[in-house]
Amino acid sequence: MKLITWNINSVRLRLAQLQKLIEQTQADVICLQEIKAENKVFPTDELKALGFEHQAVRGMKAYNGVAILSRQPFKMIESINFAGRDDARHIAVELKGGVELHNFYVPAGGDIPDPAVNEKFAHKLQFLNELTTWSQAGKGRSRIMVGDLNIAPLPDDVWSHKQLLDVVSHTPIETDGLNKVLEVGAWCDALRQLTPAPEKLYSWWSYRSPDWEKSDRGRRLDHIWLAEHMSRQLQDGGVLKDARGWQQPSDHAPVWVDLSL
DNA sequence: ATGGTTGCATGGCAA
Repeated sequence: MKLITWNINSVRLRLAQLQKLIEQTQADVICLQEIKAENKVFPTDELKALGFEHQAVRGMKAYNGVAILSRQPFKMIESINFAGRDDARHIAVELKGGVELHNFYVPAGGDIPDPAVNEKFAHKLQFLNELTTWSQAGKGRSRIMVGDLNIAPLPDDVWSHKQLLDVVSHTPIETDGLNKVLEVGAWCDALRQLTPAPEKLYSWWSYRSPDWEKSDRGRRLDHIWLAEHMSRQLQDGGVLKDARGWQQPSDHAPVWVDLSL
């Protein structure tokens, strides 16, 4: 099974790029974040025509929003509200064989890494705390966790560890917090299993760079984690960096794995 | 130190 996670940054604006991704990868399951669309305007029929008959969508107007597309049927699992908000940041399904697939869009957290003065950073930290509890509670289950976690946990997940230590997405409180989520839930970081540090690995490059590829100031914000006991089912994977260079790209590149499920 | 770009929705916020 080829599984992809992608922060698409508007599913309606980037439907053509999603089609290109499908045609190039022949993915079986696609998890999207930041669809920025209510369910009623989600391109359900277009995606069915592309082979994704089965869709789980949790959208909202203008912001956030997550979806899971699949060629094969799945069962819905209850989606969770974190940090007391119904803001479309989690959706989950059960795939064949009873494997749970959880798709997350963790809050970005604003610009100032101080919860006392930045409510958005406080929200991110609360989300992370509740994610830790959730992660621990489900330890041992057959589950996959993907999404835009908006944290680059390792020094080699950013272009400059030193220069980003006080930049939201790579501050110690965030990286320690995400590493704790990984640890207490007994997860395997699939992309780092395949491409161990210290090799640099990024999935996001800012729109604000005049030449994203040349400056290559990336961060690894998008992740695929497998329950540790499933790690031997990991066959292959990587970051589809090419997609960042497509016409009218998302600022995130898709991340993929091949699993023997 | 600052500003740089994009999407939604059509002003300004979020990223």
